[in-house]
Amino acid sequence: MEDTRIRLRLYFGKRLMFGPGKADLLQGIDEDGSISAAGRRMKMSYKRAWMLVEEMNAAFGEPLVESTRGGPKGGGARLTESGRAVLAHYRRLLETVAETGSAEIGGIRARLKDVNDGK
Amino acid sequence: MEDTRIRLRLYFGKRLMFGPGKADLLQGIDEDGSISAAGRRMKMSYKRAWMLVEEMNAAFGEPLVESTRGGPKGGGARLTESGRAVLAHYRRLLETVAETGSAEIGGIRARLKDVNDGK
DNA sequence: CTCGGTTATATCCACAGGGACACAACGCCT
DNA sequence: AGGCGTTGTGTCCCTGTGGATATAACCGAG
Repeated sequence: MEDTRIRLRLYFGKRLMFGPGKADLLQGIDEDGSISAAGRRMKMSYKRAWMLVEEMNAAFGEPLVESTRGGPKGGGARLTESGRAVLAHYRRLLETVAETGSAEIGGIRARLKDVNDGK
Repeated sequence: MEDTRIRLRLYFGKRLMFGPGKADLLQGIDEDGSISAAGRRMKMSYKRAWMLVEEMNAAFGEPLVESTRGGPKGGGARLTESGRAVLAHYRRLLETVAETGSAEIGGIRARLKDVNDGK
C-alpha cells in the first residue's frame, strides 16, 4: 500500500514548474543552511541546485532563498518566510491529495498485477 | 487562474508510473480506435505510443488495450473495460485534486510574480 | 492474390540535458 | 595578508532518451 508514491507538479503558465525536486531542495536548504550541502545530500550537482534556486527566485515575487557569499563559514543560504510558506503549501497539498484521492488511487491500484498487498 | 496546470504521476513500486502521457494516450486510442492514429494526433511516434501500451498491459492484471492485426482497415486497438476504468479513475482523481487542493495551490500562486490575474 | 493500413519489432543516430570540471568573487577569521 | 568554504558562472563532454527509418506479419476486401 505504501509503495505508492505520488508526484505532483504545478505549472504556472510557462513560467515555472514547481514539483518534488524543488520542494526537496528547499527543504534541504532549510535544514543545511547551504545550497551546496543540500545538493550534495540529495546527490544533485551544485550547478543544478543553483539553477533551480535561481529559477524559483526569478518566478516568485520575493525570493524563496536568500544567499550570502563569504563570511566565517564561507557563506550560506536560507529560506525566506516566503520560501517556507511555499514549501508548506506544497507539503500540505500533497497530504490533501493522498487523503482525498485515496479512493481513486485505490481503484487503479486494485487492477494492478501482482497483488502483493497480502500481509 | 486557469493557466495553472496540474501534472500528477502515480508510481506503483518501481513497476509502473501512470501519468498524463499514458492517460491521454488511452483516451486517444478510445476515440480513434488505433494506436498509430492516437499517436499521430498527439504528435507521439508510434514506437513510443506502442511502448507505453505494452508497459501498461504488462503492469496491469488484464490488459488495458486490446489490439488486432489485419482486417478491413488493417487492424486497430480499443480499450478494455479495465482500461476505461483506469482512465476514469485517473480523470476523477485529477478533478478531486483540483477541487480539494485549490486552497494550497492558490496559496502558492499568490506569491508568484507578475500578478496578471486581472483578466 | 494483390492491395491497404495497421500492429509489432529492430537498428541507427541526432540532440538536448545534465554532470564533471575549472575558476572567479566574496568576506570573515586567524 | 592569506586561507577557507561557499556562492556564482562558464565550458566541455557524455549519455541515454526518443525520433526516424525500415521491415515483417497480419488479414479482410475488392
